[in-house]
Amino acid sequence: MTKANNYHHGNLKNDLLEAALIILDEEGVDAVGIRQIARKVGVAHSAPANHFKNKQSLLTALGEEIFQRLLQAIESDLKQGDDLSESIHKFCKSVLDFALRYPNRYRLMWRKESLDSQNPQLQASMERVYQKLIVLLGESSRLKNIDVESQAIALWSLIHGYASLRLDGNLSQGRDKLTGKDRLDAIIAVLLEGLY
Amino acid sequence: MTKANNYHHGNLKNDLLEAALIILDEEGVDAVGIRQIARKVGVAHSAPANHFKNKQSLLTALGEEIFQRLLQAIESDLKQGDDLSESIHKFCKSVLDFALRYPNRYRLMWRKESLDSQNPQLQASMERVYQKLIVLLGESSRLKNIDVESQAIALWSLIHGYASLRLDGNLSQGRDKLTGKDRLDAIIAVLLEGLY
DNA sequence: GGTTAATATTGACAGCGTCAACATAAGCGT
DNA sequence: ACGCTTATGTTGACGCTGTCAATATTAACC
Repeated sequence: MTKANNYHHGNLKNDLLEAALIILDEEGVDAVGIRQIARKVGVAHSAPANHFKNKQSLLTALGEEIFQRLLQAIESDLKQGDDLSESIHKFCKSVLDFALRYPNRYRLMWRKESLDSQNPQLQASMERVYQKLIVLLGESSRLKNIDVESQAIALWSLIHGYASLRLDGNLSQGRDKLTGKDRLDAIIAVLLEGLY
Repeated sequence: MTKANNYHHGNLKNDLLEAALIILDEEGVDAVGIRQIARKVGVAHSAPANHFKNKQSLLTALGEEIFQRLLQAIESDLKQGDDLSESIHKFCKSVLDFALRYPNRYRLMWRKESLDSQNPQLQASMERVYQKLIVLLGESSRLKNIDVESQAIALWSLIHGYASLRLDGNLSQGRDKLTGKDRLDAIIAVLLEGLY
C-alpha cells in the first residue's frame, strides 16, 4: 500500500483493488464491500467513489484482475512442446489448482450477479483464457470429426464444473477405484477416450 | 398464500418459502431477504424469525426445496427402458432445461456462501440427484474400465459446468459445425465417444 | 499564481439482518 | 371452562451497508 501524503493518497485505485483481493481471500465474496475496503486502506468510506462508480464496477475490475492472474497461472504451467494430451492435463490442473488455492477468487469471477458481465474488459480477460484452450485444441491434428469449439466447450465445462463442485466440498478428492488415477486425471481420461 | 386470521397466520413457514421462490425468480438471489419476503407475505419484518433462525437457514430450506424440484424434473423426464446413451442425454437435458428456465434457482442451489452447505437435509436432497446418476451408470454393462464414480463425476461436472456457463451468457447456444448437433448433444458425444 | 479539475472528507438517507421486549392466540391439562 | 404454557406475531432499536450531496483539500495547467 502506497501513501503519498495525508490527504491525496496517490495510488488509491490500485490499493483499493489490492485490499479488496485480500478481503476476498480472507473473508469471502460477500465481505468485500466499499466501506470495508476503504477502512482497510485507511481512507474515508466515500473515497472509492472517485475511482469506481459503484460496488459492482469495483468488483468487475477485481474480477478482471483475477481472470488475468488465472491466465498467467495457466501460461506459466503450459510448456511449449507438450503434446495435446499433456497440454490438456496441464490446462485443467492449472484451473483446478487456482480454484482450490483461491476459492473465493474463483467464486467471484463467475458471480455474474455481482459483476457487470457485459463489461468489455471483463469479457476480454475471460475470453483470453478460453482462447488459450481453443488454440491448444486447434493446433492438434489427431482429433475427431467434431468442431474445435465443441471440444473446447466440453473441456471447459468439465473443468469448470469439477472445480466448482470441489470448491464447495460437494466432491472429495478421491481416486479412480479401477485405474488408481487421481480423480481429475480420471475424468479427463473419460473425455479423451470416451465412456464406451 | 393462506391466511387463517389476522394475527396468527396459520401457514407462515410455507408461505415464506413460496414468496421467497417468487422473489428469487423475479429479482435474483441477492433480492431474497427476510424483510422483503415478510413484506410480500404481509407480515411483520421479524415474523420469519419464528420459523427460520436466520437468513441463511431460510435460504438453505429454499435450496433444499429447489433440489427436490430438480429431482422431480429429472425423474419425470427419464423413462424406464431407455438405453444408457438415451438416459444420459435425458438426464443432462433435464438439468440444462431446469437451469435455463430457472436461472436464479440454479444459482442459489450452488451458492455455498449463502446456504448452510453442512445442513444434512440440503446435502441429502443434493445427494439424491447425484445418486440418480450413479444408478443410471451402474445399471449399464457396456462401460469401460473406469469406476462408476469417476464416470458420474465426469458427467456431473460436464453438465454442471455447461449449465453454469450457459446461464451467465458466457456461451451461446450454437451447434457443432461439423456434425450439426445441438451443442449439448455434441459435448455429451465427446464424453461418450472420446476426443480422439 | 490563480483557476479548474481531481480527489478526499463528512454527514445524511434508506435498506438490510438481528435482537429484545412485548402482544396475541393456540394448545393442553385439570 | 379455566388458567398456564408455549407458539407465533408485532414494534422498535442497533449497527451495518451502498449511495448521494455538500464541502474541503490538493494537483495540474495556462
